[in-house]
Amino acid sequence: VSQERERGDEEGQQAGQGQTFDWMKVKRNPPKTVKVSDFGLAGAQNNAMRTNFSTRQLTELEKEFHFSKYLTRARRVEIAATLELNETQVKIWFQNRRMKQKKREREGASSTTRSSSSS
Amino acid sequence: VMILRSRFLDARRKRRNFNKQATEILNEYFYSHLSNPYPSEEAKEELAKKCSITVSQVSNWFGNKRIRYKKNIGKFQEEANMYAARTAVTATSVSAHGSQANSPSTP
DNA sequence: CGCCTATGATTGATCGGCCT
DNA sequence: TAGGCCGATCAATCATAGGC
Repeated sequence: VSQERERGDEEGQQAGQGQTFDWMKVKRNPPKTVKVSDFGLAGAQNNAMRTNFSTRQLTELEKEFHFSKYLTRARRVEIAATLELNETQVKIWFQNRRMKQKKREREGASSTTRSSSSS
Repeated sequence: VMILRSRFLDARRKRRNFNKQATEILNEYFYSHLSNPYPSEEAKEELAKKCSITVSQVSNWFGNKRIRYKKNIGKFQEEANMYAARTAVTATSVSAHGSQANSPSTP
């Protein structure tokens, strides 16, 4: 199941040996963390880099997550306001957190299957 | 930022490099599928088993490999040629259109 | 021993697909 | 049509391992 579609244009280029395949050309759009610029305004959504959550924010988010794995609109707004984050960031954090937990469960669960040591 | 990287939590990052043989297997798969180095879940499980590592580690390895490879293709050219020679399995899973003209790459 | 590069893991955020 | 979630991936960074 392959994904990654190249919206690009260009045609395929074959540089002899080190061929350049589509996956090598994939570029992600820069984050949009709506960072209200200092000035105000005007549609200046600048860039946005990977936000680094503070320990306080992470602690709160973890607490909320423990309370409920899913957010309601109301709670999302509330948390975003309290932690000074965008609703989107809170939403994404929960999403990633759920995936993280799932991953952890998947790895720690089958620990019973030790079994056979083939050595 | 002092960055309270009190990430003591990161103690888990006591990583350990993989065996040479595991790396060998991963690289072999990577370069033999250079046109689309995205192993399926099943393939990841198989690789994980062969390498004696977890599926997540296989995913991490491919993720890092892909990013680092495209970041500096030249740096891997040598390695690429080496593995390309060992395995010439042009695995093309999803090829709808034709145009898969392989280049001899053997001047 | 310090310095620098290679490498495994983490994570905020994106992409495409699916669902409601 | 718009918004949320999932699963996979990206991309930047962290922290350590390894070579000199």
